[in-house]
Amino acid sequence: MTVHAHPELTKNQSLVFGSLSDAGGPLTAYAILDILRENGFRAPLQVYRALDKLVEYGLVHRLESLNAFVACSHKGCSGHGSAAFAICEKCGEVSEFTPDDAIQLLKDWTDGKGFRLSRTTIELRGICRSCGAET
Amino acid sequence: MTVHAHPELTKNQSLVFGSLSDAGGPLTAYAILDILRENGFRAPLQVYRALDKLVEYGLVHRLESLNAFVACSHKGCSGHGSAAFAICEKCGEVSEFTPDDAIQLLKDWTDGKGFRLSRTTIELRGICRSCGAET
DNA sequence: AGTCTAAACGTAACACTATTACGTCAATAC
DNA sequence: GTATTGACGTAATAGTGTTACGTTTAGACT
Ligand SMILES: [Zn+2]
Ligand SMILES: [Zn+2]
Ligand SMILES: [Zn+2]
Ligand SMILES: [Zn+2]
Repeated sequence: MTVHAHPELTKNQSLVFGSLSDAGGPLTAYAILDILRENGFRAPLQVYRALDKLVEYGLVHRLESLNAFVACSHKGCSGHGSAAFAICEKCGEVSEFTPDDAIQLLKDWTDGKGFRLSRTTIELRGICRSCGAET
Repeated sequence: MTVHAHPELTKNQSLVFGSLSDAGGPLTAYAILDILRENGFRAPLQVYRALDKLVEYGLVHRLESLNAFVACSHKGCSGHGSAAFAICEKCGEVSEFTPDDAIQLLKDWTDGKGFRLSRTTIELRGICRSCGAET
């Protein structure tokens, strides 16, 4: 597996990426803004601009169904096929994985339709093992 | 294929479903509201409440990556596995399909993790055949 | 050095998406 | 009749994301 190179992060990008890494789970842009106010952040655009770059570099993923962002679990996803996410609706835990076989089947479908695939969003909702074991 | 039963639609639900069917593509909740103002709609909640039910009945799908809603292409998706969507980023066309094989592979992964899957979101972004053929 | 350019940044204002809160109404159940 | 339920109407508010505009920073080139 090759990890694609990306430019050094700017100060704002590092702060945003750091907040996501520390969180160990998804954060909304406004939650990141609140965390980084003590570092001088004042406006949402500072967060969104950093997130745009981090997503572009493959260091962060956007979770569409949560309107939130999460640090990549693989030190950058650029090197392999797209990622998928299992999201526990009880505790909020997010597990990232890379279902290359399933994505290939989806790609077979798009290829058959002449659809040029550029990005996949796969988000699974449910109850994780530890939450399902309770009571 | 069996189509699951659902209650008769209320007036508001029928209006919202009708606007989505007529559109032949995705609409945001506020776009629906604007369309239905001439039918007496005044507030977003009237749209959101109807959409909640229509989604529950499987007549309408929510496209997470567009914050929009689209009428189901299969007269109700309750009868089969979850749906997937190919969304053209140029013309906005949305194609619904049901990749049962890919979803089964995803389910295999969640089963292995003890994750109880309740809902899948699969949205593919790219360029459709007719848009890709241009120039 | 001086100039040019591109990328990142700061700030304010705004637009879009979704929910909470509270009251009303109609249909059904007891 | 009264209680329960579900749908509805309206206003206010909360949450998410973008546009607009000007400034700063870091390199590239004379
Ligand atoms: Zn990743
Ligand atoms: Zn959980
Ligand atoms: Zn469907
Ligand atoms: Zn197209």
